[in-house]
Amino acid sequence: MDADTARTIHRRLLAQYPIEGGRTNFIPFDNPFESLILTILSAQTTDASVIAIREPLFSRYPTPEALAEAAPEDVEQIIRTLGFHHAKSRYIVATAQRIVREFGGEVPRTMEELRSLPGVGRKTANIVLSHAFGINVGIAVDTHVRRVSHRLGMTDSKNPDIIERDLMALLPEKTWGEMNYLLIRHGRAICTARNPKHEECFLCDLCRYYREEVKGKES
DNA sequence: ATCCCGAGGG
DNA sequence: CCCTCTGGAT
Repeated sequence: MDADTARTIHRRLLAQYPIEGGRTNFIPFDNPFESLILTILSAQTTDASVIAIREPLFSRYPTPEALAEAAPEDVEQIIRTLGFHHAKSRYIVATAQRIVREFGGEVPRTMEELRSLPGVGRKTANIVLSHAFGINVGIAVDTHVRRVSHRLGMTDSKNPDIIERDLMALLPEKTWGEMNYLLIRHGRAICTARNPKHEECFLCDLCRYYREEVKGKES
């Protein structure tokens, strides 16, 4: 993969998954609190499920202060269509409490502080830093990023550290956070682990996996 | 019926 | 490293 191809991929991904007014279809880049909570809730579920609980959740708990006072059982009712809702409801209430008590009501802006929040691990912290704050801490290589970048041919490795290095070498630093999000989004929407939707994919002409594993095996 | 694959805990 | 938590997609 050369930098020109990577740039073309970036351009097409952005056209398909537009980031308008600092807001994707469900994660706001300009509201760190909502961005953090929705990113925690996004683990192991679908975009549609997250979108469905967004308004009910934030109309009732619009701020860290409001969520910090919530009964986890009430939150659990609102998000019960997500997987792991029992743990997630506890995580986000505890996270809101910690934001209020330890960080003055503001979502913290460092990897270490973010990861001290309940339910926030390496991936969530990385996504929030790059999306909500525009801080390019690198590329969080989750399984979506790993699968999509490998299929496209942006890396030959399956080692997350090497994939991160390859992607950062291929892409301008200012696009890292955005590409991180775009690759995950594409992985969730089209380039799925099983039965990827080639007929809907706008990257087939650049895709190594399609070229070698799909097109190459048609009889 | 099985897989998904993030965070936390053992 | 291993396992568990869950609803939804397939």
